[in-house]
Amino acid sequence: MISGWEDIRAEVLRRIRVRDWPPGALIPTEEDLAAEFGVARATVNRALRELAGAGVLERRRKAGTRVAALPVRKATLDIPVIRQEVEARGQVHGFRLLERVEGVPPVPVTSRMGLAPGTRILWLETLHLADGRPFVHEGRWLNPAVLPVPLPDFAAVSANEWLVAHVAYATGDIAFAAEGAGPREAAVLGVAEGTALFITERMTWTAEAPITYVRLAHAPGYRLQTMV
Amino acid sequence: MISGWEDIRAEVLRRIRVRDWPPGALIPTEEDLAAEFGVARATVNRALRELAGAGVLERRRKAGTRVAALPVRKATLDIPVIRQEVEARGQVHGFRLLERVEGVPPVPVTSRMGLAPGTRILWLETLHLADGRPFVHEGRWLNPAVLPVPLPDFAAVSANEWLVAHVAYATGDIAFAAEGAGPREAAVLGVAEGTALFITERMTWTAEAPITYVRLAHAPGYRLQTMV
DNA sequence: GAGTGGTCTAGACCACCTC
DNA sequence: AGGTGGTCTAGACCACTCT
Repeated sequence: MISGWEDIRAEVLRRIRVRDWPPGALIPTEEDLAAEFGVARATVNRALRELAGAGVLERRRKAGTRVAALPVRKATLDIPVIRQEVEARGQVHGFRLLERVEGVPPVPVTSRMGLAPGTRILWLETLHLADGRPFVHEGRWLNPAVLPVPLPDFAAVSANEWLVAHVAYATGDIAFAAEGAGPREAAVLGVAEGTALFITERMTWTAEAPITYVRLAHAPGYRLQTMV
Repeated sequence: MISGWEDIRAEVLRRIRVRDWPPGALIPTEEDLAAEFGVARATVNRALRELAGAGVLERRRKAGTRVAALPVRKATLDIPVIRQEVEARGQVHGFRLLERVEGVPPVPVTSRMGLAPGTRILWLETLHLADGRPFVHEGRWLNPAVLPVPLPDFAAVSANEWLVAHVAYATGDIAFAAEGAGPREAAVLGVAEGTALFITERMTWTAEAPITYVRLAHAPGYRLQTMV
């Protein structure tokens, strides 16, 4: 018996999978489906909206709803705070603040953060540990102009967690890449120079000003996993 | 004037950002908010549901709705077909089938695909090109038992696109990692052995049986980007 | 112009969970 | 046990866009 919107989503997916509704095909209107399943149109709408959000369907007013021909698989990643990530593995998280200075970031960073050249901001270098072993090397530029004062002792509080709790976050973007370990990363993570490292870069903004730019270099073996 | 669910979502976000509702705080019930904004409860529900899906709010029946204390940033990645990815950069996509044989995959692959040891399946090795230059090295194990016959000439049709069009896709998972280039990848991509490569691994299933396992080794410089 | 999806309403019942 | 979110309904109007 088909009743809830999840049932309807499942049934629509089934028909797509058995090629009842092949890729590119137009499927019945919400009204027709509502009549067929004996539910309200809003219920069908909810189911179809979810599938469209997942990239399985493409919907346009008047044009109707089609099965996506080349479905863009949308993968959802959870980007947790590092401490949670370590603890989720059943390991103990720790970190050491390696450096804290004020200075002018290199040009690529100033331009990506949209800062005037020569602006002095805060640099934090941190090594995160899992069960005492190097897990992630974190390099972070922080824009003190948008931070509440007084700043904490970042040797005691992880910058990430302090920011989450004290700064009104707005938007940002994340990028992933692979790079060979530089001399500094190699030394801190205890690997050979040039070792392939998984890199995460994050940029965070308030409505107007940049808050922080972070580069994480993960120890070898790190995998970012997702379910589709 | 606040009316639609997007307005309500924006207003709730604003109150969170200005710390009207700080992290961890309980916010008013749907009913209260509906009364305040002068809309139906379903409209408030829609707005709050979206925010909960984005990881900004945490909702539990009876317990109410809280501002997430450590917001798990949910990043959504679009995983397009390689051809679309190349064309989106304004480059011309091409590919060369390097090898097509039947054989027994190595143990890690059989176990991850859940195949009986010794099962012979299809192996395809493909090099994808962007403007004629190496873009991605693709190694793919295909389970012919679940594929429609006849199989196409994979030298003419990209395996990925043929699968999308002809096989009822079901579920799968994706993983990302960084690895040093092996001898084969180095030769095919034209880089030195050990060069850091961005690796994508995908496993796809029907309801019961494994369809395909793919390992993509991206040429240096590849970045996976997302907006939060 | 007209058909389709997008959204909203007012009310209702239910499932779940904390108290 | 009662409050809260989760969902459904029947109807309505609107926005978009294809023809």
